[in-house]
Amino acid sequence: MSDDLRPDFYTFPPILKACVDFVDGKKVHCCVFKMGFEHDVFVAASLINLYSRFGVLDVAYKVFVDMPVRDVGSWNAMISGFFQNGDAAGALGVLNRMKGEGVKMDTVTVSSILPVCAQSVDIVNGVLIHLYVLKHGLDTDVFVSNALINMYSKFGRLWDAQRVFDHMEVRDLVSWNSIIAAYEQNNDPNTALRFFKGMLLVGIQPDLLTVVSLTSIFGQLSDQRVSRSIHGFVMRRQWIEKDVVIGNALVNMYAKLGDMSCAHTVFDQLPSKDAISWNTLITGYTQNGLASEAIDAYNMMEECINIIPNQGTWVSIIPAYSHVGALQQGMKIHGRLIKNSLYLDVFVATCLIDMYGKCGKLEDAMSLFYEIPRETSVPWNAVISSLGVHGHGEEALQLFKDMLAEDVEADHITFVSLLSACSHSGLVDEGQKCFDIMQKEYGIEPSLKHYGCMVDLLGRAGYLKKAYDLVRNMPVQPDASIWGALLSACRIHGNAELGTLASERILEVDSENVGYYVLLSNIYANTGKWEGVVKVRSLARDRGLRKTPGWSSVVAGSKVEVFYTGNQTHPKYAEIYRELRVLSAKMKNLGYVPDYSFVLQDVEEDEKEQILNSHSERLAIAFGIICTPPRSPIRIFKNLRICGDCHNATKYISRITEREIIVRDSNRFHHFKDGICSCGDYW
DNA sequence: ATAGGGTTAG
Repeated sequence: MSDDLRPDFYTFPPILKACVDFVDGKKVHCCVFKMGFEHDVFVAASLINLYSRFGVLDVAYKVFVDMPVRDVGSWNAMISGFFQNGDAAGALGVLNRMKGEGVKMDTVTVSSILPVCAQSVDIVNGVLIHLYVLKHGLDTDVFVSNALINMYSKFGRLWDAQRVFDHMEVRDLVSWNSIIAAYEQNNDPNTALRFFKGMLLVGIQPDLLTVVSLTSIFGQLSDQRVSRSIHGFVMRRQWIEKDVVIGNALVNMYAKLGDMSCAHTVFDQLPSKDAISWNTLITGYTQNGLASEAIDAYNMMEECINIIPNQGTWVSIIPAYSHVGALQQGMKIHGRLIKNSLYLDVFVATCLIDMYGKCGKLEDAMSLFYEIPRETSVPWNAVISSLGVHGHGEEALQLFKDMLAEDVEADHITFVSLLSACSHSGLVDEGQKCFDIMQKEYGIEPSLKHYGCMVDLLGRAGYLKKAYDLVRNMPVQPDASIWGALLSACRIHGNAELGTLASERILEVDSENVGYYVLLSNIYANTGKWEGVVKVRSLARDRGLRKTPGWSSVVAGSKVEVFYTGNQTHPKYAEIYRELRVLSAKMKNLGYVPDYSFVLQDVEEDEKEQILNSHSERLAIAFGIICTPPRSPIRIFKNLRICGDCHNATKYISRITEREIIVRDSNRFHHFKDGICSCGDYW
């Protein structure tokens, strides 16, 4: 090799930058070392970057500390090295030492450190850096402005993000992607869409990341047609092969649209799946109410040895376990997480609190709550809601006070938890006060959920007129669940006139949901208007709707047994009915009188008693009595609300059998013990 | 004269 072709200082940085293979990179490093170029600031920065990219941060750091002279580029390389390897604190530490040595930040420093501030939610530092940028005139740099937009977006400060965007003289693809993602991620899909159109208008072509935002935008807008065309666009460009991110975004989009069959198809066709692909699928199933599919998917994920479950996996699978009451499996996850301390993660812990609450283990929910950090509303909301479904309204209110005393800011979800807790305990005045505080002191506009809780609260307590007025004066259009709450209150209080009136509206809003036809026919049946029952039933039949079958499950040993109403095919069928007959006689001796108003069929009295005796919750309780040791507690799950007569009967059964009977229905918990229920017969 | 360190994601 002749002298003028020998590599020099300028040769190595581009080569190191181009290394996609770590082994090659190390060979180049050897070469650099032999030629004595290691301490050149350009070469060293490239080496730091190389080792950081391959996750070998200790070697990167060694190159850095061994440098006899460092310029701002050396510091920048080290800062981004720490951040690329997930060490935000390390990155900030390097920045502080750099400041200590009197080195001034440049545009590269700023654009490396702003994502660090965003990730560690360090708003103060972020704003200080923005001021520094303005003072030193760094705001003309596109990278800096883009990083500012992203940071403000992560803090939810859209107005600041928008202002940075507006002041930019030159905008590139990343600027547009950032402002689109800002609005998309802060739940404003319409504004995000306007920016997307603006981007096309100035002639910038969307890239893969633009389309990732688009999938989320149209998922949020539940626009089936455009969503499917985005899928087509991605397929035509073969972007699924290019990056797993876009495939995961499509799975998520279909899940948001409620189309889990398409979501699964896209998932199956992904050329490579990462943990996030699995998490997205599991979350989709859970959020669409398909808990057992979610559990199946999770079990399949566990079979893949190259996929390691992470925080996202836990927050997707634990709610599925809560939904079906799979306490054992949930506890198994908890045990596994104690080993790596991930149970202290606020989001994972909140799922566990919710799981314990929903599975009847209120004490475990409470003790976990006091173990974890609680500076944000997230775990508070879960524990308040747990107290609520267990009927401890007063304690829920106390926890809200504690929360304020600890300076934790309440949000709209806190008030959903509080209002529903009040409604489960019949705390009408307290509930109304919370509803007031929410609007006046917190400036939170009540959502449909808040109105639903209030209607439930007022209606169940018997203030039907008040509830009806609230619905009529709502500034937003009431949905089917609001009308449903009103209808259900009418049923409890036997108000057929109002019931048939809050019913026409409900069938307008949601004529597909059978539950409302059932409620309406209950109202007619309870007031003896059999012609009304016939009318509603034929209407439901004409529209091809079938009643959701009522089922209850009970744990016996390690097995979960499920009973449907009127089930006569169970192997222990004869024993169960014999047990129920024996119980019935004992109950009547103690003063139990069957309440036939819960029987919807127009039949003779002895047949009505038979119908009450075949309700799924009774079958499950009888099975529990037969198959578990005497005096051990029985835990029941019911998909619908417990029937009033069964509620009364269970009180007697708990006394006769000297057992604690815990029933979780679709609404809340009932603890039966010594002939009384924790709900005080209010639910 | 030629080189390095930077911003967006499900």
